[in-house]
Order: sequence, then C-alpha cells, then structure tokens
Amino acid sequence: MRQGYHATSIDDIARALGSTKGRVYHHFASKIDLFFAVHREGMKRLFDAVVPVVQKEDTGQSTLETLEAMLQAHALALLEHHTYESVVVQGVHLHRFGAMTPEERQTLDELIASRDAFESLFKGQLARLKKAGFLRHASVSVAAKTLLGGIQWSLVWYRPDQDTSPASRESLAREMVNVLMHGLVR
Amino acid sequence: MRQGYHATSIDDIARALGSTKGRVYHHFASKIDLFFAVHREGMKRLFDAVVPVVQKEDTGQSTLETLEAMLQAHALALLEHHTYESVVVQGVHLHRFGAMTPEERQTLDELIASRDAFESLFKGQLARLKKAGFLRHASVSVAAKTLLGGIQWSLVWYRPDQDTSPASRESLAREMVNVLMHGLVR
DNA sequence: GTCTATACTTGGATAGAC
DNA sequence: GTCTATCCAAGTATAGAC
Repeated sequence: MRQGYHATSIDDIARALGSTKGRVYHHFASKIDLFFAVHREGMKRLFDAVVPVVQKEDTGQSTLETLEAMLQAHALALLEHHTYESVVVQGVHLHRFGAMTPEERQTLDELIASRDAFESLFKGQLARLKKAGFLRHASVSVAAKTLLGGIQWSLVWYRPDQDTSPASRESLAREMVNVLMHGLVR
Repeated sequence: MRQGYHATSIDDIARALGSTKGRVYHHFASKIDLFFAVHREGMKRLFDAVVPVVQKEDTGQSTLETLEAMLQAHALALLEHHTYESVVVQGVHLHRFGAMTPEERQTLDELIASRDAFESLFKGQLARLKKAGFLRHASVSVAAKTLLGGIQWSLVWYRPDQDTSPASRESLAREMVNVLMHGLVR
C-alpha cells in the first residue's frame, strides 16, 4: 500500500513484521504469491460489501436507490479497507507485464476476471436504469467506469491516518456518492 | 506508461529507442530525472488544455457551462496525451517514497504543487457554483476530487490502441462529462 | 517455524574509446 | 553524441543450522 509492489522489498516486509526474509518465504512461495494473497483478500472484501446490497433489490426499494446503496457500500469499503484495496488497483498494471510463469499468469487472469465481475454488478444495475429512461447520454460501460472511477480515485488521495473515525469515513463516502448521484443540478 | 516507473529499466528505454544506455545517460542525469521531465511535460499539457477555458469565463457563458467545458477539455487532454498523463499519476505514489537527494525531493515537491494548482482551477469554479446554490450535499474539495477522479480513472482503463480516431476520443470524453454533470437524474 | 548466510540476477550508473 | 565494458548495490530466492 505504501510504496507499491516493485518498490517494496521482501526485506521491507520482514522488517515491518519484526522478523527476517526466512519467515516470509516459509509462508509464501514468491513475492508475487504474497501479492496475489493480498489482492484476493481485497476483492473478497469488495464483494462482501456490495453483493448483499444487490440481493436486497426485491425488498421494495427502487432500482435507483439500490444503485445508490451499492455505491455507498463500495465507497465505504474502499475507505475501511484502504490498505487492501490500494493493492488491488495495482493488479491492473501488473496485468500487462510480460515475464511470469504460466501458473502466475493464470492466477493473475483469475484476479482480473474477478475485477470484471465486480464491475458487472454495477453495469447490470445501470442497464436496468437505462431501460427506465435514465442515463440517456452515456453508455452503460462508460457510465460504470466513470462512476466507479470517481469513488476509486479516493485510493489515490485518501490518507487513512488523517481521519480515523468510522463516522467520518461514512460521511466522506456519502459526499462522494452524492456528487455522483446528483451531479451538478441545483 | 506501459510498465510503471520501477518495472521499466533504462535498458528497456534504450531498446525502445534502438540504442543503448549510454545515450540515455548522456541526456538525463538519472532515471528519476527522466521521469521528472516526462511528468513536467504531462502537467504542461493539462494546463495548456484547461487554462484557456477558464480564462474565457467572461465571454457570456455561465459558471456551470465553464465548469463543463473545463471537464471536457481535461478529459480530452487525458485521452489525447494518455502516454504522458499516465506517467503523471505515478508521481503521487513516488511522493511518499523516502530515499532521494534533497534536489530530487525539491523537484518532486514542485511537481506535486503543480498538481495541486491544477486541482485548484476546478475547486475555484466549484466554490463559485456552491455559492450559487449548487453542490449542497458535498464539500468543494471532495466534489473536485470525485469529479476529477471519474475522469482521471480513464488512465487506468483506457487503452489508446483500441480506438484511434480523434472524433471517438471526443465523444468518449463527452460521455464521461455527461455522467458527471447530470448524474443519474432522468 | 525462524534464523543466518549466501548464491545469483537485475539494473542503475560510470569510464573511456571512437 | 553514442557505443562497449564494467562496477556496484539491491533484491529475490535458497540452503541449512537451530
């Protein structure tokens, strides 16, 4: 999270643990294997936050309200698990990397597929809204990327140490979602 | 742009030039100096795209229309100069890095300051809108980061090779801006 | 399961010929 | 201004003791 994949050495990690390389390599076969484990956990937490909200769809709230709840859950999860999620972003860049073993390549492909599946949760909801007459001047795909982008960009600027209370994270998430849902209408 | 700062070796760069390290080191004192040069050019292009739009403010268009034009110009610049701008993003991460010489540190601080100045162009416009009754449920700062984030996230997903025509970039930029300006109102 | 010691490779940077 | 050759540091990974 702090320095990115390449700038972080196994020695850095060992030092943070108060131990040495040996311990790290006892638990993980390679550096990228450790990265994969963190990435997987990060994706799990995103799904755990958003899937329950999608499944509550039939309990009376409108399609638009469900989307708003999904965005809110996503934004909050990003802030709460900022450590894991800022590792997840880096998976995208590693994707077009080149030199790795077939197994590593396959694992990475799985992780990217899981990111796509996550985005599709939002695309599905947006497609339903478009049918209902919303979103007239944008495609579902670009809308999904733009809305998620507005939230996910917080991974770039948000510093968890500056503001630690759960309530302030909740209201920060709310602010971001408000901007995206209501745009700049008066 | 393709592999990120750390994963790209000077040999990679020399190979792309059809030459060797020697040439690169004749023109740039160090790897980070080369990075700085690209970053600087990237920031220059962003300002060149947006500043003229801000300065046209007094020519009859509304504050809201000016903001929309600024976002559009920014989005288009990101797509057009995707190569430079995706390097600019990495400056943020390098910022909290640690080991560098005082001169390098100072240069990096200047680059970050220039990013902040850029964001302030949008904050200024949003502050004027807030006074006029817009943006009631979000702070100027979070709104700026969220709106810019929606656009800047295209640096993560946009692949310039897939769609090369200026017209299609223009309409892609338009779509992103529409989502952000009009939100999900019907 | 954790440590120390070390093998091996990559990559930033420099020297000096042309 | 560009090349080749080389130095040196950093960092991944492994071997083997405890």
